[in-house]
Amino acid sequence: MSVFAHHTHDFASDPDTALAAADAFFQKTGVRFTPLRRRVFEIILRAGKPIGAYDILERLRDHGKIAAPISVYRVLDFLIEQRFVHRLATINAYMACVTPEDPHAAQFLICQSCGSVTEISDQAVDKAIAEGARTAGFRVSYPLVEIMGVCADCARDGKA
Amino acid sequence: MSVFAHHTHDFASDPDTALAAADAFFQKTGVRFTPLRRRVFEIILRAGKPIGAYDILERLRDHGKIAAPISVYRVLDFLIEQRFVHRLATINAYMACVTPEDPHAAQFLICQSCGSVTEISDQAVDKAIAEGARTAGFRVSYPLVEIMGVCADCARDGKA
DNA sequence: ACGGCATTTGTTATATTGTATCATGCGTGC
DNA sequence: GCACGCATGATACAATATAACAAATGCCGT
Repeated sequence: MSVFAHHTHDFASDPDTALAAADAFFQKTGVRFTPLRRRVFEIILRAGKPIGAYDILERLRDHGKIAAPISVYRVLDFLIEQRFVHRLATINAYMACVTPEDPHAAQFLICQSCGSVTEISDQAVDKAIAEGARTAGFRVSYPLVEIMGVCADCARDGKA
Repeated sequence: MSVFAHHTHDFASDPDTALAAADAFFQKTGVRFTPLRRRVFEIILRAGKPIGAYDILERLRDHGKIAAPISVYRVLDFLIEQRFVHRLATINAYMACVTPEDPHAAQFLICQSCGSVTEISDQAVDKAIAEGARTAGFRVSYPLVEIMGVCADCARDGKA
């Protein structure tokens, strides 16, 4: 059995707390958490699930902000760099990191039926990947694990 | 240490053998391996590294074939379905599977310096993922593992 | 406060990747 | 041969992401 931490995205379910934590973090590090960056992060948090770049753009505009795609992508790059946001390559979407201040390798369980995504942090997976890469002489910068399948809820309801 | 199989893409390095094997496989299964499908697979094999859909399209046209993007994507879907080709979501590229007839979970080591991709098949990673997903009640259909980093060659040459 | 510098954002245009839709071809089996 | 199903063609378009340069904004030393 694996050393296994299972987050059901409690962090993201309370955007205000997450935002306050981000404010504190950036205050501490001195990195600039500009209004635009903060708003984009808030949009991602409030989405509560993975959201596309153009959806973010649309919501920015709803708030009276005129913005171009590039603005969103720049902010996304920043937030990913700062480890507050993950990019899900398989579905071209972005979601808030569950535990941004605790550096960790994350794995994502993506439900093909309902579209929900659960972030897990399984150290066994992490370790196995590190070991496998090391054997190949490969220096890992970012291990991406996106597991497509059917979540427990959908499996139970027979949706897939 | 992990149970570790390391393929340096020997399969793809001999396109003719791979094509012959594919011919035999489809002959056996009765699934239609049409000229278009065969040609696309050959293009991917001869590329020897991940190749984009539009690059495939271009090479089809080089061979006097007039084709639209959709044709390429349809064939790619087919080849992926048949497990002869992998899609690399992080870099939007496609590559020939090392051992198509042996169902396996694959992991990819993607070098950010030279762009090379090595397919490995580490059972420890595979097992850890299966176990982690099971704990979450998640039924896996396709586990995607794409590890970004720097390959041994580039690390040695100090390219990154 | 001011000027110079770096970082961030705006603006415009474009590149890249992937699909929808309907028509046509083409082989297989009756 | 012809009806059916699958594969491909043709046309148009959607979705995702980046390039290049200009303007603004904050930071820091003086």
